[in-house]
Amino acid sequence: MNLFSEIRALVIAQIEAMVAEGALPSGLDLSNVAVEPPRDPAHGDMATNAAMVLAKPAGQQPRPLAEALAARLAADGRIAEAGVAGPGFLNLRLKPGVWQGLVGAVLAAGTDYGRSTLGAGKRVNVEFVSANPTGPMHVAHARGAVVGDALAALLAFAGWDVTREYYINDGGAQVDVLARSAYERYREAHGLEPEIREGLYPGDYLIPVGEALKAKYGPSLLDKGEEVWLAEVRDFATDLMMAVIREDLAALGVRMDVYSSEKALYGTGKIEAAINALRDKGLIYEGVLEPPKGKTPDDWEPREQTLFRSTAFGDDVDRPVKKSDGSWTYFAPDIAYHYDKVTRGFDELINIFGADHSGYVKRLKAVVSALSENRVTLDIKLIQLVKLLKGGEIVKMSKRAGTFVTLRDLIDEVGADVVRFVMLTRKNDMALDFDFDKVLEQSKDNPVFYVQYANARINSVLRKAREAGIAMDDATLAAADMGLLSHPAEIAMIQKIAEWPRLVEIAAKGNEAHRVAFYLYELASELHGLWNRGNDEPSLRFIQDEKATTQAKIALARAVGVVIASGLAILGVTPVEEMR
RNA sequence: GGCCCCGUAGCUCAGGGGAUAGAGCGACCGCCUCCUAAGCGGUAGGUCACAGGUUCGAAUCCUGUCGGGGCCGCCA
Repeated sequence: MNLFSEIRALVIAQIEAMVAEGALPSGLDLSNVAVEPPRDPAHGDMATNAAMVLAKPAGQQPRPLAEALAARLAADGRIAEAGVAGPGFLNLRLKPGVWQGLVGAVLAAGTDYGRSTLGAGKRVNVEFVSANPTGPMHVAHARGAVVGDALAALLAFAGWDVTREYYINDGGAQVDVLARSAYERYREAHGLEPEIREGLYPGDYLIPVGEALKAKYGPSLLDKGEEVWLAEVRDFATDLMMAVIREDLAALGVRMDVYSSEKALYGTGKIEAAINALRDKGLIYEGVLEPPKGKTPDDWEPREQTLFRSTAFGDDVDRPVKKSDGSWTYFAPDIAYHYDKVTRGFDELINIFGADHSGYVKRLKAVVSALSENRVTLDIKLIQLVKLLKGGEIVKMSKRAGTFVTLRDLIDEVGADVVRFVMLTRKNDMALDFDFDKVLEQSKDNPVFYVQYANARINSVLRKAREAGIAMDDATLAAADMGLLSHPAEIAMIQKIAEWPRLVEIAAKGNEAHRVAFYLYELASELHGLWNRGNDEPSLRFIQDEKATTQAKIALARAVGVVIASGLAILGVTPVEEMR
């Protein structure tokens, strides 16, 4: 049902036939042969670069080659016209029936239309959010959460076997800070004055944690040294924080398949096993690193550490896995965690990180390459920061001052659907302005509204037709006489629908969910355009006097609605039936 | 100093080997007795930061330069 891949298959088949006949040499690489929508519709419905790509390896001129291929393609029942243009482009025009036939096929497939087998069932792990369990999620996490969740949905739609995973950083010093902060709130719960010292987490969200500690332990931890309570309070507090984070994720419509714990890696030999796996490959050694060039820390002194030879896999310097005192660095459990992912049998790993982690990309890729012997790929998507705007002013946020805007605040103010869509209106590596005023605006300037409005219009016209007593179920619509959709504007609408499976594959190949959002905007734009042409040309209105014509036209509208629903499902956004 | 990301219309951004580079906003001109005008059509606006290179073909790939941001020993 992907018309572009169907026509590409036709082109490939004809090339192979030419090879069989000796018109082309054998052994040609056909992977670069593409069938695409042309930039200018005047060039036709589809264009292929086949002749230009093959001319040189075949030792032929592109234009004659294109002519020969065109003659063969023109014989196919789906092709109305095949012409050669420019340096050797092969422009194809499809018979209207091919386009018209798509409408019924979309309605028959429903939201499975566009589903792809591109992923071929390969197992992919998408690790995202992975916020420290030290507090509720805030806006910076929200973008990563949405991007990861939408990407996971996209890959599943495109044929991958997807696991969504959250890595809980519960093993480092920051959870000790959490414990100390919570302990002060515990003292506060007992009527004592909390001492929120510099470096502790000042947020109010720890007050209930203090109350809960009091409820569990009573006064038994008061006036005791840290060695008595730290471990217990830490576990207690991180569990509560993870519960908060899970609720935040649920409110955003994000579900995880697996929560992995950093702490669980310690004391189980998993870190040692991962390091040993590297050691067996000769990639671990004792050595001294050069100071970083141009910026030598004041207290820098050369010390011998246990190092991972990540430079063998494209990193800039080798990375310490053990500190000079013999304890693990933060990197060590990361190695173990990625070793774990590799041994769990994933074919591909994707990590969604904040852009401030860009320095870790190379070393993690090195780890995965080394531990999987290049079997497993790791793609790391860096999420640029989100700037919040309100009334034209930048909302200042400071973690230290406890003035950050939480994800919950965002959702309460604009709703999860808006948060999700807006977070996908930029490429992941571009900074994003989240303008509170704009995202709620009901205008075409607001893509969320614009797409939802298109869907509402489609539903409106369905409702109207139904009220007029015309059968509007998908099965009836799918059987409508699509030959009645002959106007160029209608064909153009169908052609936009035809791009959906192709868009899914392009987006999945690049791990770029934002493309879905942009596509939906274009699709909505096409629909609004068609709708308004009904003002000047009544024959283009969806509801006509004649029942068969009405059913065909509404079948087209409904097909657009199906694709909108499908795309919004990937983004995790609920389609609205009616604007209010 | 090194590494990563970014530089495309006045503004915000898509496009990331293919033909005459797109969209929204802003500006200007039009379109509601008719399914939601919360919308649509049109006009104006570009040395795709710059310079080399690869290629039949470069905004796209490579190298370098300039500008903006981020990261940079044992912290997480």
